[in-house]
This record gives sequence, C-alpha cells and structure tokens, in this order.
Amino acid sequence: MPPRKNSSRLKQVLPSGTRDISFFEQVYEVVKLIPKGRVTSYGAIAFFLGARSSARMVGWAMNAAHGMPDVPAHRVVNRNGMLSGKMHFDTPTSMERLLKKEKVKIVNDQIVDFEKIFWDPAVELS
DNA sequence: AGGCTGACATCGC
DNA sequence: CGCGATGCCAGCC
Repeated sequence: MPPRKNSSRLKQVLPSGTRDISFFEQVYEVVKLIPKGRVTSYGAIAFFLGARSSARMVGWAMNAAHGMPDVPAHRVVNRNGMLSGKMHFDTPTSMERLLKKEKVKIVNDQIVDFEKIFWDPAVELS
C-alpha cells in the first residue's frame, strides 16, 4: 500500500503530446480492448507489448488510469486471477462489484474459472 | 541527480 | 517447494 494518501493524484490526465505513445498509452490501448466479462493479467499485457518483465509498469499504469472511464482497470489482475489491486479502487469492494456485474464470479478475491474467461491480447489481437 | 517504490512475474538457491 | 533477488519503467522524495 502506498505510504502517501493522496500523492498528487498523478495529474490524472496524461500530458499527451509530450509523452506520446509511451508504455502507458500502449497499456491503455490494450486494456480498453478487453471485452466485457473477460479478464487478463498484467504479465499478459506486458508480454504483448514486448516487455515481459515490465508487468510492474502495467500495474503502475493502472494506477494512473484511475478516473479514465474507458480503461477498465478492474479487468486486469495478476497471473493467478487474484484481485490484487482491489484496494486501489474507491472502495475495497468496487473492483469485485464491477466484475460481478459483468457476470464474473469471484470467491475470496479469486476469479472463478480464470483460465476460461482469460483474454490474452497476444492471441486475440494477433 | 540518485535512490526508493510499486495493482507483477520469473529465475535461482 | 518456499523465499529472496532481479528486471523493468515511471514518478516521487
């Protein structure tokens, strides 16, 4: 958990133009394409972008994606299908609630049948 | 300017 | 089989 409470909101809006097609932008592009009721992992996105070990950055991007309606950050979980980032939403339950609204079953912060609804950008966008 | 810190993943011991 | 170390990139102190 972040030591700081507010930490300047990360400007919320990316300085588009100056930042161009950064890793962030690419992550957003992919996340936007995740179909309803499907989920993917940080690592899958990172891999798709050609940087397998940049999965961390994907998580960081999600953090900055807060407030972007087009970016369904709740559809991105870790490779185990666990809602590792749920504490970063408005409320501890909003991530789970959003997913359940899309018919995604969750038990104990773990997505049921994760493999079945897993959406791999490297496959779907190939 | 340099170092620390992540909503992760993988490799090594 | 479990825990520690490492990579990666961007932002903050």
